[in-house]
Amino acid sequence: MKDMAWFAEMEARIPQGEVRTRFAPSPTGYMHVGNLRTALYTYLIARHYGGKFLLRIEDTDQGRLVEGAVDVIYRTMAECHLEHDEGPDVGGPVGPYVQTERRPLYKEYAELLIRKGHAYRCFCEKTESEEDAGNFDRGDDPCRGMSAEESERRAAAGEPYVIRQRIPHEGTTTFHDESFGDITVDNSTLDDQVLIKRDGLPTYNFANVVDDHLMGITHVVRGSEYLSSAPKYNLLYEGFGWPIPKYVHCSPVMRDQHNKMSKRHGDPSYEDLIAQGFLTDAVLNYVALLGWSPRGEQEIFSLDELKEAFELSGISKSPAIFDIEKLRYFNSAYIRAMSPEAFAKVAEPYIRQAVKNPAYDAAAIASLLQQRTEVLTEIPEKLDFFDELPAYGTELFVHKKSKSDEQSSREMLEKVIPLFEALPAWDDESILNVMVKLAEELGVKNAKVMWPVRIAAAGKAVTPGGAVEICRILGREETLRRLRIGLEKLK
RNA sequence: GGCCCGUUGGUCAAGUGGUUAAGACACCGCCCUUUCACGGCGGUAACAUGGGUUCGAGUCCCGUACGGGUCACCA
Repeated sequence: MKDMAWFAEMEARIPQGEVRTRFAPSPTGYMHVGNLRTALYTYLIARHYGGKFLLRIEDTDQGRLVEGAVDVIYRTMAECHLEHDEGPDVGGPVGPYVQTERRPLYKEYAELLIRKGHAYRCFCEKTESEEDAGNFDRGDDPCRGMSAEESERRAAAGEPYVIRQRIPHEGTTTFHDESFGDITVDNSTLDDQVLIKRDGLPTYNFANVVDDHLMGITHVVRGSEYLSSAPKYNLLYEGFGWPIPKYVHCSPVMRDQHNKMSKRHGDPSYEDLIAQGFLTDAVLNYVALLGWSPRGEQEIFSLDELKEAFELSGISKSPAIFDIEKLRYFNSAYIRAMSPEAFAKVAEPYIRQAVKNPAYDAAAIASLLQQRTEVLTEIPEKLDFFDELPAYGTELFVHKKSKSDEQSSREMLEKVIPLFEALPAWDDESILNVMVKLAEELGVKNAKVMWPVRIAAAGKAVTPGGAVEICRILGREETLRRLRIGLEKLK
């Protein structure tokens, strides 16, 4: 048992006078969307108020440990630019930041709480029946009324025990949540929860309170599933005589009306979304708006803008259903807003999946794609006509709006081919002009000339870019080859 | 079952006693247009329900329904 000087020393380490938040994931090897959102909100609160953001790894559940899981956390946080000021990797004044390394602390604090009268040792045998019965009244626990002497004696004798929180039988407890407001419950509905397990390790709830206090956390951000244990947290803080942090409970991100997003249901994690062709910034932006709304009508926010705009009052209480359609919209908006160079860079690998021929310029293709791409993974299927002219039927030449049919298409191709052959330069302007001029001479819509050219060049009805761009990228030789093939089909 | 929380269009949501109940996605229509997109314009569509309080209620109170959470020596 540590003396009061030790506890005082621990207190002295706690930074004062700044907002401090923490993201405290369990390393499960999987960053699901709800988690990411919690991390983001936690980060934004710290940044908005000019405070510190810490990362704490809650790895007490050794049974659930997954190899490499901690790396997933670091990688995701870094990719999302949610930089932490303190954590296992960067250190800080209130370490260690990994819960398993903090193990010795919890017992000391539990003992302290016993001395303060807000906890007691329970020597009862653990029985299964009382768990499923659900009506076991903890208030009746015989150990609750045990004298301090007997408790000490039996503990010293090596009898196994757990340490339970002593919750008053009477009265009510009120706590305040930043988004839910004041919530009051009868203490009689609270049970004397276990703080330290028989194996000497803390329960999650107890470790959290101790860690959050010792790390100087001012805003406790977490899922709303902890709302009903908040009164017990309050009682713990009060029992210790510690200041009560602000609570920010976030409602879950749902997959549908009834179920949370979950790996079990096959819902995408952050990494899955990236693999599906979504951009980190778009995911972050969308997720920020799932359960939080800004004051104005702006929807597109950079991370810096979010730091500025994020206010606790905008957090909503009800669960939000994850809508991949809207995420797609955000993604396309982000893609469109990129510089052509930046887009070409992220698009290139996807372009090269479909277009192996190095003669076709990836950046040029990217420029066709930028306004027409929602998710990166849909890029290859749009480009399947470059390397190889697809097999197609002459019905593609029929198009009402451009007044094209097989006969007119044949005529146009016959006229265009020699003009293309004679073109002094092979660039957008030249290609366009020659077709426009032809249409003019013939007294027909531009489309009547261009439709068959594009169909013959691409061999498919829908393409990114029009006749001009496609011909230019294909190059004169390949374009002419394809137009001749088209013409043959029409003969 | 007890306790706690929630409920505005299909979805995200604004709204803090007086509004024609915003906006966005999706959907539909029109325009632009060398396909498809982009863009522009317009449209369909909502306060779970019943009682109160009030001159007046999406906004306040109570009940009901529905949904969620929680009641572990899991986190």
